[in-house]
Amino acid sequence: MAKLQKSIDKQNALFKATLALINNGGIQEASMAKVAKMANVSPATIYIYFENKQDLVNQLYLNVKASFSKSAFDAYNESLPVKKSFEHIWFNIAKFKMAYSQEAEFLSQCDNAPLIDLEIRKEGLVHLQPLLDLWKRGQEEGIIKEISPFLLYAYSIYPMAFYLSSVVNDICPLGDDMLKSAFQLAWDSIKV
Amino acid sequence: MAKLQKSIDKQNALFKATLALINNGGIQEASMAKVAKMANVSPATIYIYFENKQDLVNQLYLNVKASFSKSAFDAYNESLPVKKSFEHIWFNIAKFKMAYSQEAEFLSQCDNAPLIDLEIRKEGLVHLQPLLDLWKRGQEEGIIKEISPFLLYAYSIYPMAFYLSSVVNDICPLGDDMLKSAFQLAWDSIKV
DNA sequence: GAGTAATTAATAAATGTTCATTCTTTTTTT
DNA sequence: AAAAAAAGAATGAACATTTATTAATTACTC
Repeated sequence: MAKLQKSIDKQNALFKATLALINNGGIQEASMAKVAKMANVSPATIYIYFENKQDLVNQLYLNVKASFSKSAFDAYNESLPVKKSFEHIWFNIAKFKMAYSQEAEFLSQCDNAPLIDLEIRKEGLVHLQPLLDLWKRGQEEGIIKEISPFLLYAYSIYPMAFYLSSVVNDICPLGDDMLKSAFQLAWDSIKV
Repeated sequence: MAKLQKSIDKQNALFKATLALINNGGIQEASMAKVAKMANVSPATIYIYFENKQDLVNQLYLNVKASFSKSAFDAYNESLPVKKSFEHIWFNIAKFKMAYSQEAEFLSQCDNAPLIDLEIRKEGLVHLQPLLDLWKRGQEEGIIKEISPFLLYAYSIYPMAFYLSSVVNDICPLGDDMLKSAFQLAWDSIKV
């Protein structure tokens, strides 16, 4: 067992514990002591891997965001037509949110509460470029409405957070047809 | 000056301080000591008006949610056609979020972070009924898609939170046309 | 046995909450 | 209408815990 691997494992254990605690009771319930206990580690050990608590949370955010972005553009092929491309990315994101609902919940908490330093949050947005490019292409082809990417995101991607959190909390049912409906809404809103 | 009025004033000062602090740095920055100082009150005084910190935050949530709902259905007339009705409510909400951006920001923080007790959160949803009724009418008339109200909300109302927070943070410009575009997206997504 | 990883134990500061007490207002008695 | 009594509102200081963070010490690996 390589030393490096062990380090990574311990980091991941800390990430996992922090994520679970923050998801359950917010940042106020995620004390360093609890994180340490949940990761089977002494509190002092955390400071070997992270500068301080804020750094721990920031790094967790970047970590989760990276895995989100990776999923979003998994097997993405720019050569497909605009709608097909968008559909591909959209369902990738939906799949991520279903499969990693804890991570998804954490991300939307970060996007709406002042948990993460602003610079770090900006850093996490970088990976979205392919989607912005796609929208631009769609607009040039006259397929997608000529409006700010903020609006496009707000109406075609952002709603998934709400809908899928309802699903996860068992307030709202889920079926394959349900997901298709959701995509239809997303596409109807941004298509020209 | 009636005693009752003075009580209400003090409660409102506490609400205002709590809101500001939570908005700025999350619940962890809103200590009872800071809330008290900001409201020009002794920490012990808070416990005359509220059971404990959680109760303070819960009551604040209900208070803000009530004023939100009131705005949403301001001058709302059920006798108008479905689209006109929806437009009315939609712009009411938009106006609220612009005029009371602090309150709006707080609400979306509450909806995505475990700040508020679940029962209290449910209590805050009650006032949305007229909108649900409207959607039902629209569906009966074949104007609005036959899908779960969760999806309808996720795509026609929820996006405003994202878009208008971008506006407030000066990341995204705002114009009257911009708002009209946003409404167009909302309507396009749910209309049949 | 050198060097790093991890722990225990300790730090000061901050946390939510309560206490005994004072100040202010209202009610009762004269 | 004035004085006395009761009640209520507000306070600052103190409470025991908990907080994030470090210093000193031990365990482990190469």
